Amino acid sequence: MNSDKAATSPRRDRTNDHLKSALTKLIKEKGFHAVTVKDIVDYAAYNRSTFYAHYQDKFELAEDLLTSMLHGLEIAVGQPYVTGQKVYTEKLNVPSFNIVAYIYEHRDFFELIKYGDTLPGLLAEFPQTILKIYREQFTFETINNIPVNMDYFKRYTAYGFYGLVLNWIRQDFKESKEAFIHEVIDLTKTHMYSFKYVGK
Amino acid sequence: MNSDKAATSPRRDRTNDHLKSALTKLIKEKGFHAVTVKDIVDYAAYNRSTFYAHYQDKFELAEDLLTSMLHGLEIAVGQPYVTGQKVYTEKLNVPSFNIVAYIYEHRDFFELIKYGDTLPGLLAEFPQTILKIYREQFTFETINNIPVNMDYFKRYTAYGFYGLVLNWIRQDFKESKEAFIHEVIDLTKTHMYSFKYVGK
DNA sequence: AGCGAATTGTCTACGGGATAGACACTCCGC
DNA sequence: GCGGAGTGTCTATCCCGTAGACAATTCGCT
Repeated sequence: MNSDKAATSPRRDRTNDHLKSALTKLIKEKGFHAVTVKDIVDYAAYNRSTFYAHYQDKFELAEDLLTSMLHGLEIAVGQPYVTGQKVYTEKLNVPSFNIVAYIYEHRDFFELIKYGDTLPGLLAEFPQTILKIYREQFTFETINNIPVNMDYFKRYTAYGFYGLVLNWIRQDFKESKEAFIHEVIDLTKTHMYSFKYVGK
Repeated sequence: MNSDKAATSPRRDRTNDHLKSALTKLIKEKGFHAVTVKDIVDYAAYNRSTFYAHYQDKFELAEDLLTSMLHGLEIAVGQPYVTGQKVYTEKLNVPSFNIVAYIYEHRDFFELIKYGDTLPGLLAEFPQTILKIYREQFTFETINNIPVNMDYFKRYTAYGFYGLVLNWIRQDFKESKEAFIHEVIDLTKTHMYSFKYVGK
């Protein structure tokens, strides 16, 4: 059973990462459709054969880039919280809000939303992933327990947050990470009393 | 004679580049003295053995990083000019000033000057390299051919330029690259009539 | 439309670089 | 003076990246 060629290894992962970085950079330079496989391997300093040993074409690479980053976002979100423990928005602070930290740390990638001819699927799947996180990983409590359709509430707050993030990125992170988080926290407090992290 | 192990190859160069990037990033995070070889290989996703196959220790890596970047600066400077052709400062424009473009493109590296515990030798050798470029690659003509000790003139203008660059970097490139170049050009015009690029 | 250049996708054989692991040693915090 | 972490060196193994060829397709240009 160990005769299978390993689908993953430190070396393969590393090479994949470098190819992804190259694609990110090149999309910004010339737009996704204009990027060729040759561009990618030239920039990342690999052989063209190597590329095809990892991906079928640039679309598969693009898909891997997108899903890996959005998956990373899903994983990173819950880290500050204890499962099942209620968090009062009144006491929210910067360190407990590392979904923003993740986006900021990977701003090289998320900046791609600013570009017209950009990573396929990014504009659609980025907000959907935020919604997915709200749906699967959290439960919310409205202020004074005002009854509400929770599915709508999650959609509303998720896309509201997305809108703020989009603006933050489009303004080249002019606002500091901390200042931005405070903005988000302030807005959260206006309609949310507490939330729980319910699992990855 | 070809039995020598190649000191350079695309693969080796690429690995070296990644180790250099890792060191750059880690210096910003924890300061040069606190960076360990283990930190570097962990961050760059290499094996520790690989590091020692490329460098003796982190100091040799640091030296390679420094010299390669400053050498790149030397090479990049002359590119816009034709050897021996006189350039009138009155007609200087942005595209002819790509020493600044080089620094900006590699701002990840040059930002290191902002850090206290930073790359050894950087603070000393960066301005020296600028002076070296002025000395070896250019000849200058003062306005109205006012006589001057040319060695002093080069030192004066080189360090003047260095001062401006330092400030630009320390202010996080707040000024746009183009705006900054215009500043430099304006100042150049105050005391320089023309210059020649005399060789690589 | 039609030519030549560039890119693509696939394949092969080769070898060099990356790997894991062990070892003795130094250094430092507790 | 103990334990943990990092260092520098060394092995043996082998996987991944390499160069190169190939036909097919697309692109840029007139």
